[in-house]
Amino acid sequence: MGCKPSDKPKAKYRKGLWSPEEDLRLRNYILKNGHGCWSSVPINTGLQRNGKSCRLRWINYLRPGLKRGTFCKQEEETILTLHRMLGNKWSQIAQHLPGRTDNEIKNYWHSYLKKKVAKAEEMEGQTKSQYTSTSSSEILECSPSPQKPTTCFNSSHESVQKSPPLVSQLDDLSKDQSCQRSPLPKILFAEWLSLDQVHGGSFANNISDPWVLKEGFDHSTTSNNLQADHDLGHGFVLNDEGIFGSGFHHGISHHHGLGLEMINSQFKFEEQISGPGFVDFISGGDLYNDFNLQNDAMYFYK
DNA sequence: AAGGCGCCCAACCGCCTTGGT
DNA sequence: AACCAAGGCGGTTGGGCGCCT
Repeated sequence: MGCKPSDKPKAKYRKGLWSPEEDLRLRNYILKNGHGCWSSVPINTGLQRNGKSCRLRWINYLRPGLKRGTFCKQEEETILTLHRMLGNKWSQIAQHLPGRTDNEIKNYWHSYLKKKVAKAEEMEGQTKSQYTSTSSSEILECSPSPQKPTTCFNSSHESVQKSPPLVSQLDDLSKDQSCQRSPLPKILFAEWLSLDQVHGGSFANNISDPWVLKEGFDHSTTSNNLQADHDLGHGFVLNDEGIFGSGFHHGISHHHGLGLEMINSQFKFEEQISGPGFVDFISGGDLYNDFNLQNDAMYFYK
């Protein structure tokens, strides 16, 4: 938006699937220069695509840190819980599933979860008709439609009881074996590891564990850890568009009752990746070689 | 083997918001 | 205040693929 309106004539844009060559061009360009203004990306890369298409391709496919493949059980439950709270706010839901894109979640919902929920509700409806003693207020309180989280988590409605509260679910996410192996790709910038925030050894010692930031958080001593959470938690997980999702940790540390601000709180990585600073991390050449993927972690070496 | 069918998912479309002029 | 361009987001589409008959 801070871009100058372009004065060039409308180009004929290519549509459809991206070729590997296009991917390579786009990826190399953004890693070197940052996307800056998306509308200028096709011009600078020589791609016959519009800026929007480039942006989408980057966000949904090329962006480092994307986790691909099937959703694990805990991710699924997180989606269900958040969807119950937020409705079709895919981008907000995606903020709480690092490495997943809103598009991916949306697709998963439409292809699988929606049916699953419908089935569950159908069965629930049958159960309810058998047990008519359930109070009407309870039913209203936790209808399947989007709702306020406080209502949902305090509710005793059976559909809520079936799935644990979000906080514990997110906590479970760290414990679940299938997820633990790759709960989120770790994006680590070697240079950042020397930051003052990280010193004191604790981070360095724990860096192999993607969940250490959360697990290190002591819910009983909020204020100190809240600060630590802020200092550490922001920096190391990429979510949508290379944004560092702070909402996840931030939200947990702020709310046991969970407010919606947790969903909106985030620290944008965008500045690093779209600004000149990012260039320092990546030297030219074959940029693929600058990634070192190990155990689902992605390290950037200077 | 081949045609039909359904599912998955990448990508497009259109609307809304934001920010600059 | 109005206009315009860009970004962001949710809904939708359609191509590709696998399964079934």
